[in-house]
Amino acid sequence: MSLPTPAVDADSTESVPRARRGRPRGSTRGRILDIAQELFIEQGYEKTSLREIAERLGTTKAALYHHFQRKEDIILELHLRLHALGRDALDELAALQDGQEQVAAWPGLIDQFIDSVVEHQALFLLHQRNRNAFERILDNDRHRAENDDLEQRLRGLFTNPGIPLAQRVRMVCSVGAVMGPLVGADHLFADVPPAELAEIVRGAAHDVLGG
Amino acid sequence: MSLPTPAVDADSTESVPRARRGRPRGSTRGRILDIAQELFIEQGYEKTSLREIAERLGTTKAALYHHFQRKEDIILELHLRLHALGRDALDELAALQDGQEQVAAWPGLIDQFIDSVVEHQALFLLHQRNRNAFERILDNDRHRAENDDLEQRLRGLFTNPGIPLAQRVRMVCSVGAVMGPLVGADHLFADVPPAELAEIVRGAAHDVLGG
DNA sequence: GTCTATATAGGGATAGAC
DNA sequence: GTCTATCCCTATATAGAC
Repeated sequence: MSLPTPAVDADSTESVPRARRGRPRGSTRGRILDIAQELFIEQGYEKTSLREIAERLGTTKAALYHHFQRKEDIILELHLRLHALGRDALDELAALQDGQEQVAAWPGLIDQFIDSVVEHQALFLLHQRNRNAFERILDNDRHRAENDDLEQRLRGLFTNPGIPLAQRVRMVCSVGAVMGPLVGADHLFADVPPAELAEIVRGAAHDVLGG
Repeated sequence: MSLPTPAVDADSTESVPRARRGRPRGSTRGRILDIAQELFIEQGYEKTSLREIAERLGTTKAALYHHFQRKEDIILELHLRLHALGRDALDELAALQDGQEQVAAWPGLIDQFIDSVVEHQALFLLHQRNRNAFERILDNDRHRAENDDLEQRLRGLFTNPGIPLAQRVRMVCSVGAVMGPLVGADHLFADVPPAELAEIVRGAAHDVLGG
């Protein structure tokens, strides 16, 4: 039931005592990423200037360029964090042969997905609110090959003729049903214990699939 | 079962023969809005320059300023189109007294909502992909009072203690379940007849509510 | 690793002729 | 209603000292 906890921290220099804010990141590079994530969620990627990021970090624009060559590279790294979350689940799914088995595995994957969304809510929110920016780096960057086939695999699943259309649509519905309360709704259920909220969402998602 | 078809066309000069592209808009102002909507969906509001809009329209930047005082006013008008879609449904909901009745009315509203999303898919997509920009004009603009209480009413419904939490969460889930296949998924089910797709989604949304 | 200073480009917006 | 020309500002990004 527990998530694989992928190698999200591969970037930061891990020789630093880990006691900063929410996430364990002491390195300047990690703090830049955290601040950027916040601002990109609040204002959007395009509307957030490097000056703002630097200001909140207590430094200057030029200093940022020592850690990231281009502004794009910041959101790219955030993108990789998100993809790391989905990789294991998708690998698991790809191991199954035909559509029938994949459909059978879906409810279990949704459970994992819910846990993942609860744990890394901000990352999913970032993606949802900056979808255009995320898509733009797909064209530009060399990391394309190793990454976007992930989305290809998902597309392949949802368009697989071996699975009845109604079943495929409901699979997408289940994802939407999860994202709605956990990501989309601003802080509508902020006062509800995450575990309780997750349990309700779990039930709803399963009802979508079982109908 | 049919939607109210709100006064979305209130802006355009309707003395012009209506035979342009998808939507019936001959006026320059209307065409600007259509082009802007496309580009804002493809690239995002911030990343789309007035020069691009003018180019695609076959004119110049300055000409746009004859129709809209500021760039912001373009997305504001698009915003109003969207709000017009939700107003009648929300009014209907507000007429009901207690939570029990509102919960009972929800499945019917979801049906209306699905029809609305199918018919005005682009408008919902625009909103989903430019949420930050839409939120920004709420602060800036004088149209605040008459508009954003709509969202307040929705918030009020979803946080109403008179309705059990599980029921409220599932209501939000149902919205997500609808948005998932109809708006979020890029063109995953583009080859499926809209009516057939809507029917499947309808079933899924009701299963979320009835569980 | 961080600073000041600067290059360069493109954005929104306005003036005023036609 | 549309054009050309221009103003002003802010953005990304770079150079080079410390």
